[in-house]
Amino acid sequence: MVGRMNLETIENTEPVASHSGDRMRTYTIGDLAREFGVTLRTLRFYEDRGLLSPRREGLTRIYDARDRDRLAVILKGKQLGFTLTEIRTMLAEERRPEGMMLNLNLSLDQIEDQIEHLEQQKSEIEKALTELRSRRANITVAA
Amino acid sequence: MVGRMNLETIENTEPVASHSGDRMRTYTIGDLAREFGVTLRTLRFYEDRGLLSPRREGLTRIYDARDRDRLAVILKGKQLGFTLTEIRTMLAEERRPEGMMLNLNLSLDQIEDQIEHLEQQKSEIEKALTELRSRRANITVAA
DNA sequence: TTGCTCCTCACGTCACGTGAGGTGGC
DNA sequence: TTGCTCCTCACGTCACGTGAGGTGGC
Repeated sequence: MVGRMNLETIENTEPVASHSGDRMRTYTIGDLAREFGVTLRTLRFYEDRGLLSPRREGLTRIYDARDRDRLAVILKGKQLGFTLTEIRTMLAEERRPEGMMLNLNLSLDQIEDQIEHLEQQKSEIEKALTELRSRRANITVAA
Repeated sequence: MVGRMNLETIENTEPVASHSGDRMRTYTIGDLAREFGVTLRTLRFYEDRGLLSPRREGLTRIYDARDRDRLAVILKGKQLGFTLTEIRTMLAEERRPEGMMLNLNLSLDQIEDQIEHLEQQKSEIEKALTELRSRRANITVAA
């Protein structure tokens, strides 16, 4: 109605990446976005925050297998509820002994703090759910 | 080290408010902040977003019983996971029939959407907790 | 004078979303 | 020419946090 939009959308097509470990493969930003279900903006943002640093061909970003591994780890860190700053530190502290799988270097303390944190959140959500269900019951009865 | 700080902190003293319903009582911003465990900034912010509108004495905010009721409802809305914009709408739609307790006007749809939303979040947190506990177990064993 | 409580800007934070305006190769 | 994918700013969003600088009354 107001003219064209300029959204850099990612269509939900099938992942293209060959998981059959050819470690020579490279990826465009669109490839990784599709594969991991994030936006282009997200990948550029992670680069800006120092979490990724793909090589460039001109202005265009070219990601390799190592970048892709890092992205997987970053998203795993997010899923566990860590901030990007924390994740960056964990990735930096990572001593990778020769071909070992990249992973988050979580200390026992970090793990336990995070468990406590998430349990807290979970209990708040449960309280809210209890109240909402009770309100729903009231409405349903009244109707 | 770098000089004084200018933090508007609220000491954690006992609530002062007399819950013994004298509806004539007024409150300073500090009174309400202490009673509800929020910062002054939060109360000013809610005002800026149109959720509260205390009267003024000069520049100083004076809250009455009605403001205090609204604040309680706002915080309840937050606890249920609604945004300030949503809460403002619910408060606005509120038809208050003569001395009825102020509350959030939640439609069945809103309640069910929110329940679904929170269940989603809860399940993500549970996934994260499962993984964190598993990592903790590995560390504990290795140590 | 010190201390307390109140005030108004206004920039910062977190993790991006959104849009404008432009490029390059099929 | 159209369509697609890529790019760089740069402002917007959410709910405040944080700090500077100042006021008024005990």
